[in-house]
Amino acid sequence: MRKIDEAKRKLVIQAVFEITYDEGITNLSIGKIAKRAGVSKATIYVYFENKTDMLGKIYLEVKRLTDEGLSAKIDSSLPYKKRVRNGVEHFANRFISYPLQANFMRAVQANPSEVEPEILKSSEKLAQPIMDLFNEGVEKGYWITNDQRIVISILFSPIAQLIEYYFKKGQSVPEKQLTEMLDILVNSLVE
Amino acid sequence: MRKIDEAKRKLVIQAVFEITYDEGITNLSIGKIAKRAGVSKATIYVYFENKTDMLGKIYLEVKRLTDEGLSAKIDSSLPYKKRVRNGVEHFANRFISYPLQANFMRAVQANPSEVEPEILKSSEKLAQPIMDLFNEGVEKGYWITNDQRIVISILFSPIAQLIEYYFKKGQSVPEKQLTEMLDILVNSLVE
Amino acid sequence: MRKIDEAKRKLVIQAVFEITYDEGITNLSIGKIAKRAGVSKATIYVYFENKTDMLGKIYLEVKRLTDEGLSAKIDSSLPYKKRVRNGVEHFANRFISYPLQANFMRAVQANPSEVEPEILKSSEKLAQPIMDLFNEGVEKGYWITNDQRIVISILFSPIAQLIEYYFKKGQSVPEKQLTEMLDILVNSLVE
Amino acid sequence: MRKIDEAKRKLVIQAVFEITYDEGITNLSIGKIAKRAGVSKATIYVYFENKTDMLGKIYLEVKRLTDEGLSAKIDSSLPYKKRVRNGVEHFANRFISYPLQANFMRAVQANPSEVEPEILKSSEKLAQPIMDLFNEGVEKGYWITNDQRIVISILFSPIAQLIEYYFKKGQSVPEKQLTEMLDILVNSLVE
DNA sequence: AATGAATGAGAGTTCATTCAT
DNA sequence: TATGAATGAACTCTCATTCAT
Repeated sequence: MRKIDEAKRKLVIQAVFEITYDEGITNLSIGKIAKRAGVSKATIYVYFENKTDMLGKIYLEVKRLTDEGLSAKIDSSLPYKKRVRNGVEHFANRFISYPLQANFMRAVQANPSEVEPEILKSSEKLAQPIMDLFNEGVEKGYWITNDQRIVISILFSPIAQLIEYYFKKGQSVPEKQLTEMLDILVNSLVE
Repeated sequence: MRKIDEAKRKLVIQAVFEITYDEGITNLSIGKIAKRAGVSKATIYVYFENKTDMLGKIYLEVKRLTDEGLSAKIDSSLPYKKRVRNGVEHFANRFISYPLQANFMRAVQANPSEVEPEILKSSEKLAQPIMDLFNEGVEKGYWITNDQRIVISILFSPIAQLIEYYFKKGQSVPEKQLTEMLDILVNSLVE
Repeated sequence: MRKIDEAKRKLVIQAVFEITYDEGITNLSIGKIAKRAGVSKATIYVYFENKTDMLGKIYLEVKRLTDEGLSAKIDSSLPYKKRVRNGVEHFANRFISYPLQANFMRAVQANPSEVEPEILKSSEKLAQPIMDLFNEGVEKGYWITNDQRIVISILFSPIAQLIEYYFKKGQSVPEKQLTEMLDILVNSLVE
Repeated sequence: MRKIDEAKRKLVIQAVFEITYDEGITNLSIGKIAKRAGVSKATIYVYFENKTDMLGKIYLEVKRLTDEGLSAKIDSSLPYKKRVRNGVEHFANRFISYPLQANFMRAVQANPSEVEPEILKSSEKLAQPIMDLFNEGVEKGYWITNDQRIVISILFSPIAQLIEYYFKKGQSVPEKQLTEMLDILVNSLVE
């Protein structure tokens, strides 16, 4: 009775990231993953129940990775505006640091039928610290609007879009451009 | 000789929109399209060369539909800020008016491997009026930044995201919320 | 009420010859024939009942073409050996003069399932003059063997094979080589 | 892990032979093969990359089968004429012993577009011993002609044609007839 | 645990043929 | 007569998954 080979599992996950980047999640098949990871197709079923389960589990791992360390960044000892800025910046930096993972995350979000609905739901909970931060600001009247959807959409979508744009070109976002956008976004929403 | 049954062709395209919405572009197959449209699989190949060609052609039709009438809306006789606001509003209204089409457009953009690269390229040209409007503002110093990518990302991504959010829930964006967001976005960028 | 367009029919038949040569009878489809002939697929069904009927009719036409003039060549006023030699030479020359047609003929003979069995049967009758010539020689004791199958196989197969060999290389049989082979064959069988 | 079921692979190959005989190589489809062999269509793709690869591999196996043992038959200790006769007889006997395989071989040769060109090329090398035998005879002045193509065509085509003729009628070549033809052919070419 | 073999279901596509004009 | 539209059947091939070792 052997233990699960963790290294092999990681090869599989890496293969998923790479194929999703190279060919799109549409062309992501078990056969291709196995070949790229250098394992047998059947081996993948040792680690995951099925394809949907696999994508869901990987998605959650990525989500955890991108959220990790967020709380520290929005530490309440800082001025409110700074905390918001730090929160957004955290995700920007994470996406830039883990481009393949971020790309996979976007692909799943754009094709939610690939994973179980509950996976997406549970993943939303990971953003709870950001929600708390928002609510705190609402109570204190820091926001230009009290509509959470508006704030979230404005704070994150443009950043994500910008990072994706450069990533697809095989480049990284210029530091200056990212800073400029962050400033504009935060200033437009927080007093 | 028989004339092309335009109604039948439209049924096919409608089926593409519906399946993409219901099951995702990942699960969009010729077989499903034919079944939903009530035609033979082979008939689809009368209208389109192959699946890639089909998605590309439909994508361009949708693009044309959403861009249609844009120029009139950003008529140069209006104040600059109003023109920008009208331009963004145009797309927002179009996406809301044609939710299935907008959803399909997003799906293709998120899975570009589904269509020929040149299709995406040629579709970008349709947005030229918006680019011209931006450049005009740059010359006249109306923008808070001269970085086109920043402006485009901020103006369109949050709107698109908001509309998609409600659409996925089977709802339409509340008028008030949309107006509020438009105001915030335009105000944050244009003097 | 128009008459059948004989020119169009010939274009179809020519297309059949060309495709059979370029891609093999295996890849001969109604669609390709129509495209190459510059007519509609449906038009082919004006001239022929179906694909099998078409191949059969064309086959018979080719057969007639290759046999045409045979009788004159084996005219009974000549010495017997000369008559045999002329008969074989006739086919050799015909195959060389009509290479595409000969190639089509071989293709059908090698794939008899493509035509109705009766077509093949009726086509055999066209070779009657040769049979008569053989039988005449049997009676007079001119042949080294009285086995008809042996004679026919030896007289025609090597010639056909040689011509095909050069044809496939895009060349014509060297005159001298053909003459040499004819001499050997006829000498080996006729006193 | 499971071992390849060699019996199953043989069933597939046998099905190919049978269908090619019953319906012609034109009507040989993966679906029919699978059904006749009693395996799944997908299983065939475990053994072969694709249809072309399959036909090519089977063709080479057959070629090897028919050539096997040739060298021993044309052993140099025998008189030259006997060696030639043995060589031709070898193929005749092989074709008679393996009629379905021989039929498949002919079908592929008549429809070379069904396999990769290199397959045909590499298969020609198997006939090298015969070429060597011919060349030896040329040097020693044993042949009536020094033209290789003529010799090969005369020695093999009539035999092949005769065997095919009887095979198509579901019969075997009468021993006496075959012997008679062999004698005529060899005598006509070798001193 | 790991994997090559095996497969039913379904993918996209082409086929010969008929329909409607 | 002539033909573009339309289609059911069949095509080759790939899929995610399970089997057997």
